[in-house]
Amino acid sequence: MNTVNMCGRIRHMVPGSYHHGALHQAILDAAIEEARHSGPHGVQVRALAKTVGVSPSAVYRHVPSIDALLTEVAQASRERLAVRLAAGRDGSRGGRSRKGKALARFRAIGRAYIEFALTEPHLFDTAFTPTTVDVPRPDDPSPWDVLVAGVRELAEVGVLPAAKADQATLIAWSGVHGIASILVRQAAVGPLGGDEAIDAVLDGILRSLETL
Amino acid sequence: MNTVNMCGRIRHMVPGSYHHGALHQAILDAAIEEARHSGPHGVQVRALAKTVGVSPSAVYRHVPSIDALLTEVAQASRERLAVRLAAGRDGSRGGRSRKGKALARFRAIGRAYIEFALTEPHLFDTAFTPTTVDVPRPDDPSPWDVLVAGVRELAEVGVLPAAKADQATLIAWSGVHGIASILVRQAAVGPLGGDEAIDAVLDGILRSLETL
DNA sequence: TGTACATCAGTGAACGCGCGTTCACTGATGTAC
DNA sequence: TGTACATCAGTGAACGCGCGTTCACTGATGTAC
Repeated sequence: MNTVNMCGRIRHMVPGSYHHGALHQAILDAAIEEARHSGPHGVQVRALAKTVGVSPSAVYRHVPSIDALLTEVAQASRERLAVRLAAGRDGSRGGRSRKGKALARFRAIGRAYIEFALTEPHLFDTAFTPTTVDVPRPDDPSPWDVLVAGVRELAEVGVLPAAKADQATLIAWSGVHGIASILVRQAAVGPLGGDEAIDAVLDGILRSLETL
Repeated sequence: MNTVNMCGRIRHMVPGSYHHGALHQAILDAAIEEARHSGPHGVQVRALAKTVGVSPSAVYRHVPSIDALLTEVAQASRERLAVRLAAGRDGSRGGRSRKGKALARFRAIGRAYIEFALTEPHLFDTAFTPTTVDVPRPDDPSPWDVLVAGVRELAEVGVLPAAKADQATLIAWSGVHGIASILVRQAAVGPLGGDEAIDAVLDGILRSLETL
């Protein structure tokens, strides 16, 4: 009965096209929400089926296995991270000169990376969880690409030589990923508070790029 | 029978003192070995009991719960890491001046950190796995302390002002932890190979400290 | 030195649980005539 | 426009598995007399 209503609702929502993907999307959304709250281990067939309002076996009409689903969730997490990075970059203020603007934008990317990890620790974990199933398509948008673009901007305004872009990207990625991983597990590091720690690392990265 | 022999062996090894801790140590050793091969999730009561040659329930004479054991294993992993860091530092060559020596020693610590992660990826994971049980004693030796000591050496030879030691430690820790985490999951990053990536990050960290 | 006893590290069977996954099925849906 | 049919997204019961943990017990050990 519950099911009857459910079916009716879904099928009316997507008339024609045989409703393909409607429940799949619902399952994926529920899985992402679960990962947000409990991390990759929270993504489980039975729990998802329950929250979506469907029997466990129905899930297998739309997902080949739990591992495949987790792979999708991990990718979605990375894409959310990428969106946040771009949003942070585009919302950045400060820097009147071209160079100043590029530096502010780059710093905002780093900040957004760390803040994503702190506000969505489980999703951050999920984004980089090792997965047994191959990803069918590249991340879109991709966090890595956002960072690469930021470094390119820095090179264009002369902060670093374009030939050193690869090293710069790696240094920045390592720094923010490192501090993010550390802060996610413990609020303070040594005698430094969280905000001080973030600034110290972001400053350190920029000094490192400027002297490349 | 197997058990009888086992018991006899253990008890002869530790006459008097009622054998306390002998099986505990064997379980812990087996758990660490399992973590080396399979990571934190590989630490399981039944499997450990089997490799130690004992029934699962016997484990509970020496360990309150699997979580408590995993906490011990994680700490042991961090302590192994610390030993490697110190060994790398003390085995470092290069640098005739005091300053050069300190820089070489510091770089060797960073290298050892990354190499530990690459040669013992699962133990590296285990070292920083979140644990539900409180750690009864501080890490000894502690990787963090090794790093702090390295930074102090750098300050003593004038690479950076002593007042900036906290920032320096955090920058270094973030950088090596970040690149280690990244390399553990994928062999190359962007167009850079593993060794190039390591050098780029270590160089970047040192430039960052020198300009503090 | 030999014997009775208390200690306690072991055994093995079972507990309850939750997991991913399968299978024969049902019944609502869209389509063809 | 109404009816018969093929499709396929659902159900629900069950599968086998492995997990951590408990419990009444056994039997080897070290100790006291």
